[in-house]
Amino acid sequence: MSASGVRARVRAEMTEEIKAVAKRHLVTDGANLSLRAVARDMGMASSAVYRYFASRDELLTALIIDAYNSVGEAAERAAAGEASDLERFLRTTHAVREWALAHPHEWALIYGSPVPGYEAPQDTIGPATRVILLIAGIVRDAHAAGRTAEREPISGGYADELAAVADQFTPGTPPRLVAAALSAFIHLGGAISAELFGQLKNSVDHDRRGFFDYQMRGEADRIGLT
Amino acid sequence: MSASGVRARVRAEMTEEIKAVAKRHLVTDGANLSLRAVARDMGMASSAVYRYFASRDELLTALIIDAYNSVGEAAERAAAGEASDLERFLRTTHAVREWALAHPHEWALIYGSPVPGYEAPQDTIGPATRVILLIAGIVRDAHAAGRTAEREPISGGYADELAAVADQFTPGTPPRLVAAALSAFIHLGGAISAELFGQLKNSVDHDRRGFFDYQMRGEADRIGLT
DNA sequence: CCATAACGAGAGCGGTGCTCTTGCTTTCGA
DNA sequence: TCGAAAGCAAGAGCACCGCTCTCGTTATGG
Repeated sequence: MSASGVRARVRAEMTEEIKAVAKRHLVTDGANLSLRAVARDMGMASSAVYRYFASRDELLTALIIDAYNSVGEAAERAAAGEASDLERFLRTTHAVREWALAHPHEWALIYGSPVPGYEAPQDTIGPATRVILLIAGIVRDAHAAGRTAEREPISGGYADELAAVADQFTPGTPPRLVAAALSAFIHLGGAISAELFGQLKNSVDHDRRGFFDYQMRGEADRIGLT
Repeated sequence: MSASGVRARVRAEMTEEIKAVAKRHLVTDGANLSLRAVARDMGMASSAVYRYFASRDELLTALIIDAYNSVGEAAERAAAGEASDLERFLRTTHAVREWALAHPHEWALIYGSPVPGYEAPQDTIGPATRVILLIAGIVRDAHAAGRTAEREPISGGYADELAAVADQFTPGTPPRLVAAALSAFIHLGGAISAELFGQLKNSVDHDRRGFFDYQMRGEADRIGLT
């Protein structure tokens, strides 16, 4: 048991080290990282890596899960502590942006174009929801405390669909607020991707933080946060 | 002259055919298209393709430029004709979305994560600005005709930067409106990418058009279009 | 103690981007 | 008009890739 524990521990360490080396390669090579190259960096044969990850896609999946958890954790850390609703929302979204600036290739991995043949397995959907659930939570709390401004409600098929989602994650929150929260999340991703993927070049080159802040304050205003 | 014109014409046709085959491969293989595969499809040696494109990246650049022009043209077609400002804005943005749904991999090519080693050459920036300039034009026209609602102006470094950009492309438009136009464009890209890249899975599965429409009407409202 | 399972290394398969050389054809200028 | 020059296609080849298979070795557990 303790002996087999050694085996298991070594294996876990090996797995972690492969992921660490792969992340380092991600910085320079982007999404098309080479399994052979990480094997070389670790001083082992490329075929040996397959003892730990069945395929390159599986290694990518592990990195994707780590990335989701990393950005989720950064956001949750920023959201903690006492602050107004607006302040918490801004802190959270800015934390996501700063994480993305610090880990651009990992951002691309989770929010950029999907790898062609790659299909995200079920394991990723949990970690993937951390940020949106955090934002939805801020909105839910503000609403529950009666601190969200009045806006005209929305209706239609989209609203019904949102109401169903709300029932599952943030019961009691009206569709219009869920829609605003999702809108903020979408805008958040769009703004960060635009900045990281070079869409802002030659238009917003100096005050990109101000650019982002403007977008997020607009979304906060739509939600009705103060 | 006319003889050499034959040469040039054949060369142009060959170039176009390579691009066409590459686009077909893009549909199935995504961004990692194989130059050898397109060469095989054309019944020629892979080395012969290098007579027309110096590298795979150069072929990708050609596809990127075509994609920018394609989506720009679709948007411009939708924006043409008589309609209210709001209607023109909605038609335009929906046209972009529909183009993206019809050409998901080309969308990923231009608005998704950039290819790691790839640096977009100067040739792409012109075509890349067609959509944002179109949206900015709608906003400018509405403002010039006095049809935009009053909103509080913005200031700060970001506003100054936007004013400089506005001077170049849409002179006379106040920073606050340029900011709103850019915000709409960013939100547009974020919403489409989220839909195409699978971010909406398990939350918005039925009325995705309604989802998009909601986002865009929100942006139109921020601009003040009616 | 020993069968079994995990492990690492190496060879190999088919694929990739890209280069270089070799012939052939078309173009163009003296 | 004719020969040099340029364009073109093909093939071989290089180094790399993901992945599989085999083969010794080592650790594990009944």
